[in-house]
Amino acid sequence: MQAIICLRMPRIHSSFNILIRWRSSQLRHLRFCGNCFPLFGYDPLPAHIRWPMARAVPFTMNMIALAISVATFVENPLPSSLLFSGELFNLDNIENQLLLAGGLWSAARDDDENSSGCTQPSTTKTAFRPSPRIGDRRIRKILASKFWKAAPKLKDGEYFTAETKPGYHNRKNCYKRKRSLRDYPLKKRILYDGRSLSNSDGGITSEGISSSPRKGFSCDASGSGATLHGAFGTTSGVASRHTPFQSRDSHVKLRIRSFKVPVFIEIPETATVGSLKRSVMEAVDAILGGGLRVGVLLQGKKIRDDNKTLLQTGLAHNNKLDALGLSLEPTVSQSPPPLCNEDHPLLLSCNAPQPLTRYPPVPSVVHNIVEQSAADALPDPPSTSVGSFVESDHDSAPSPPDMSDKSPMDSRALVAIPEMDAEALAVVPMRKSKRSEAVQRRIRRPFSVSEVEALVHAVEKLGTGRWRDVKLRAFDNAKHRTYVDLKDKWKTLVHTARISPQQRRGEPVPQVLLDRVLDAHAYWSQQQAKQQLKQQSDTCRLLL
DNA sequence: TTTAGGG
DNA sequence: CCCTAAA
Repeated sequence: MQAIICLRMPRIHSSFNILIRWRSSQLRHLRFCGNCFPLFGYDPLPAHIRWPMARAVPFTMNMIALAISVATFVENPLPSSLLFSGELFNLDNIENQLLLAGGLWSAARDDDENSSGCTQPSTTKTAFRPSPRIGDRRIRKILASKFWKAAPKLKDGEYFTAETKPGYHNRKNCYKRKRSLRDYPLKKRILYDGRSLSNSDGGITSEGISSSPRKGFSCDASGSGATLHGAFGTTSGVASRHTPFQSRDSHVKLRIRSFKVPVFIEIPETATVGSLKRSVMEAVDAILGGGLRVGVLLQGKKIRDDNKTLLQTGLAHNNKLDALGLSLEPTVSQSPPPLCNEDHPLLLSCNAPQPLTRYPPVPSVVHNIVEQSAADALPDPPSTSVGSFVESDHDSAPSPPDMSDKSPMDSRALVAIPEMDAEALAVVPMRKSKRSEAVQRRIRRPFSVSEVEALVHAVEKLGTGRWRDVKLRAFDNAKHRTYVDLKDKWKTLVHTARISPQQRRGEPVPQVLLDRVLDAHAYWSQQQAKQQLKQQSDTCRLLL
């Protein structure tokens, strides 16, 4: 059985969709967290199943787990914990469930309702409240959504019973830290390829799933999204029962080629070169002399827990090392600045050098080189290739010139980070920080008159509700025109046709075309209205 | 995946 | 053009 789980993180942090596709599933709906999620099947097999939880439920770890468990072991219980991005989530803990929702929610527990999705009784109170820094109104919409209340209750044990999940006692392992969605790439995808265990069709997958109870998802930050392959962090899951533990001790090899220590200096233009040198020296002295400590960042997030293993943080994974950043930081005795704060650059005035401690740490960045990654890495499941799931916009957007940092001499080596401004520096010493994470807007491509003509013609024929057909009919070879584009263009055409010619912009569309637009629009609107009436009367008849 | 609409 | 709910 194959499953692809797709986690989309919208640019604006709202909620998430999980898309599950698999073949040969008989499931009509899923029960989870006291809610019944219909599974929509599209066409014959392979069934395309959508789990439209986007508005209903904020994304939770449990849902990943559920989705995966459904996709892989339909009969099996939800794992009790999940290793994700190197972090261990106890799935019985509501807080953890909500953690991955990106700090959208803070939750305290309240267990009078079993609608929380936790099978574990508890005594605290649950309250969902948005994280203060979230301002998106959509969040509030979700909050206000009747969903939480409307959720049909689920009898205990109806789907996931307490027995399916073994007891978990290490609440302390739970992550108290709230993560901001800001810490995540704007768009992230999780791909998962798992096969049911009974389906012993290959060492690779079955090993990936079952033989590594301590291994979680590995993250590969290539492309515009992160690809994760996963195995559950099962504590006593079905999966781990099947295979013996493997405890080879493997090593992750790093080679740090250079540290870059950005120093910002303000110096009058009348200053001499000598004084410039001195200033630089002072600044560097200030940094180095004040004592240094090493910071470790993963995907731009600082890893503060020194007790975590590389394995746990996910750093043991080859591809994860790309996302590893090391920094030299001055040892500041003060409390560190808030995490999400923009770190100010190290600004040293040459006239009056400030004490170093005034500046937040993040002065330097490192380039680490992955010489060779541990041999312990899970054999990569088949769908490792990230590329296939990354939008390829090659036809539309000429790739920006900046990313030429991949030096061919050493494919494994991260090259020195290009000059960064303070902002970028403060963010992440990661290779593809800005561009690949923020999926760039497609380049604008105004419709030519001939395109408009083709569009009008097709719509005249097909109507305004069959944009896919319009695309196929009239724009099949125009790769950059999607049916959504066509629909949008029609919208603007209608608008254009209604406004006065003086208000129109861009290449003028012949009035005759615009007239046809209005005609077609009127005609098909009428058709739609008729259809609706017909449907209404039909339903009425059914009710009577 | 496609449709439909708001942003 | 983007985003995404809903089907």
